Amino acid sequence: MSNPIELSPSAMRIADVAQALVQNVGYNGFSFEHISQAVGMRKASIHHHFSTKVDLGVAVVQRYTREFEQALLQVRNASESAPTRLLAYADLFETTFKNNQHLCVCGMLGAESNSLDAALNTEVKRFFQTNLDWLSGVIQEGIARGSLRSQHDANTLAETLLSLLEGAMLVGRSVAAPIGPRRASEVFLAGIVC
Amino acid sequence: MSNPIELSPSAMRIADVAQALVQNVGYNGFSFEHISQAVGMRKASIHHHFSTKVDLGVAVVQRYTREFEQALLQVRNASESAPTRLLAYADLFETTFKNNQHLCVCGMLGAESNSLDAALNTEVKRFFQTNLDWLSGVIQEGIARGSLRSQHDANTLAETLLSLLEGAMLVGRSVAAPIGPRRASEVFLAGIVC
DNA sequence: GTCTATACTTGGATAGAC
DNA sequence: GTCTATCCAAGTATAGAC
Repeated sequence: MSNPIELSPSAMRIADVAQALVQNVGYNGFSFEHISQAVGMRKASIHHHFSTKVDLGVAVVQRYTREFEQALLQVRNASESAPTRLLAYADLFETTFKNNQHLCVCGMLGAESNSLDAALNTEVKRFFQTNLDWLSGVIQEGIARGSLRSQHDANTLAETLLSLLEGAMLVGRSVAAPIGPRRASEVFLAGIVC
Repeated sequence: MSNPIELSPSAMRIADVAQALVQNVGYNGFSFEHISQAVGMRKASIHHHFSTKVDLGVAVVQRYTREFEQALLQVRNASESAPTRLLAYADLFETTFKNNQHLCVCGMLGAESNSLDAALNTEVKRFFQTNLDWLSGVIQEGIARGSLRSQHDANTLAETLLSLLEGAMLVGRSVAAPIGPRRASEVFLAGIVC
């Protein structure tokens, strides 16, 4: 279920709108009525494609994670050194945030996690673990090759960077001229690049 | 309005429960009914103390910000150097997070900000600005005294650290053994302490 | 696949007795 | 200050026609 190929055009439009709503107002901040209006369909029609709100949320996160995984592969291929890769990674978040100050889907759901269905939290954890694993790998390689240096291990640095990216988007929503996730990453990386 | 001295004992209990709910499930994740059950009072009685949910939310944030300001004064007085002060500051968030993985009140509300009443967002922005101003001052002083060093200015470093702290709590909710805001700060500060 | 209609529940808020 | 009772709107979900 929720294989991207299996999503009909209507289901895709619904998922698009639902994702934007999650990134904008959060899972608890939107209803089927909001989707209905944005997509030009009645509430009952939404239920035809996603029987429950949880189903819709799970589909959105799974698709989001899949697309993120594709981006991770591209970042690895397009750049050589660890610092360059990490900045390209930060730009994924920068692009998201520049789009109407959207938060990361899983950043938003992570904040709301204590009020979400277990099925949703499972997907959110998977997203974060995937990102932490990828970051740890890139950082570990950077340390081994001498482009990065720190007294802390790769896993710790990975979680620190991911936390910084998510937090920069969150805080950025409430300050007048936010530095944004890209620049925040530059500040952090300045302390560990060689 | 919302002066702490003016809060009756019942209003205090309601505000306590409301704050914990915000930090746990978010503003959009709780209702007057939840408060009613936790505090052992009927919904109508809650409305007697806070006429609307927005009023209650504003009172919670204002009180939270005031208490945070007190803590900032104490941190300044209790520690000398900028690095020590910043770690003591990080411990404010560490303590919050260790309490049942509670998020910062304004971290949560910041995530939800696009669905909140303007009166609430005003208070959230004030909280962040207060923290950024305090951090910038401490960092600026640290740079001037030679205990901190960076190619970035104090304001940028302040927003980076605050973002990291908020993000560490958010991400920490979705990982098995989170490093937490305190340790995340240590990782970042390692790159700018002399 | 989409619609109308509707059932059922919850949420925010008010009136008025005690 | 707290209660019961109630209103109205919104939210999730289903039934059944087209």
